[in-house]
Amino acid sequence: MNEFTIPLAETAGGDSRSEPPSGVLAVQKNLDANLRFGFLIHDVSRLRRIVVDRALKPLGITRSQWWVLAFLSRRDGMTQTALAADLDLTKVAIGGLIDRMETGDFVERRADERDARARRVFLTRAGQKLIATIRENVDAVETDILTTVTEDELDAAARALVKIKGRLLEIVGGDAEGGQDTES
Amino acid sequence: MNEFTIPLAETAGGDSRSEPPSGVLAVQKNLDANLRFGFLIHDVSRLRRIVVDRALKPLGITRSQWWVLAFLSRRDGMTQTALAADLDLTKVAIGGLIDRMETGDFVERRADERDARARRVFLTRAGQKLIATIRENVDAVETDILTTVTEDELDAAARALVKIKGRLLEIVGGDAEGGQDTES
DNA sequence: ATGCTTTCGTAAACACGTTCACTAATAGTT
DNA sequence: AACTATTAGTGAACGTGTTTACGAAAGCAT
Repeated sequence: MNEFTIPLAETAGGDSRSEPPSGVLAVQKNLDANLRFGFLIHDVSRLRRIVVDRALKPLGITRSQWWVLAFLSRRDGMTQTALAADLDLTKVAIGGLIDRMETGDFVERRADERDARARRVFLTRAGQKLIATIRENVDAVETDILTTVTEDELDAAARALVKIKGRLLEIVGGDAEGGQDTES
Repeated sequence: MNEFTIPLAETAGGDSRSEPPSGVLAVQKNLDANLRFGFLIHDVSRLRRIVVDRALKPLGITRSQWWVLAFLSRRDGMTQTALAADLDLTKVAIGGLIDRMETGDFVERRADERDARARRVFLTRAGQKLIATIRENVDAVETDILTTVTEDELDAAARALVKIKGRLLEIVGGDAEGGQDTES
């Protein structure tokens, strides 16, 4: 779990002799800070994944599958396409996920009454039972992770992250559609 | 790109009638905030991945492969095991990655002189050339992503994230070894 | 020198995600 | 009604990661 994961080779031919041309140094410093921040986000996210995975593993389910259960717990019987939109996955990815979850008997597919193309996904009894258990474990982990920061620190970080996320959404740009509900 | 990805079904039977028992509410509120923060990190990291991937794609290389190039640019001729340690991947994962990168002619394997088991990974000319180009693109993207936050906001967020990362490393715990160098 | 153990890399089987191409059914247009 | 376009889901091929199991080479005993 390498804590210094920053592969910064010299960014070009920076021989540091001769006078530094105007504002280049400041820009360079900023860039390094930006890169470091990128690595930080990446690391935190990765470590969070590892920790949550570890908590989930003894329960016989994966993080992706748990995610599906969480959404179904809110709205049982979603179509695969709706699930894909909400989870930001492709329909193909959802298909395989549901395949495996069906094999594991957490979930079952039933044909839609009105639309012969659609297949709705429902929690099985086993799936429903799992949810409560998993939720407890995951909640405990989520809370534990943040024990070392105060509420103010968390707020500040969240504010910055929300701004960054906003910018990211801008960059990712106009190809984003909100997931439409298929029912009612 | 769903901006409200939070699948919070009722956490249990929370019917909100009857007097709230002592401090449970505060705890609940905290938990929600924690979960939200988890989602935020997750989202930001995922969006960053998407944006970087998009920048890399026209250059004919993937993020994972770029990561390997970045480490090799700092220290050419690493063994696969060293690479695995630095990148926090399994040796198997590195093996496959190097396979594909060798096919793409970014990199080549050469036998170690002293240790017949080890295979060292070297950048090809093509690989070396790619690095400068990619670095420019990635740097530009990294910088762009953070345009909307001030330096102070960034600092505050980084401080909190460092604390969180520290806690995560504690949780991940005693099984972490620092990557040892194989050479000299 | 002869073994026991560790280390380096690979192979197989799997989970998870992507893109591209496809079928089947619904919806919309003329 | 018939033609076209859109939508739901799958299949194939691939990239990326994991765990488990293994062979070959070092390393370290005694």
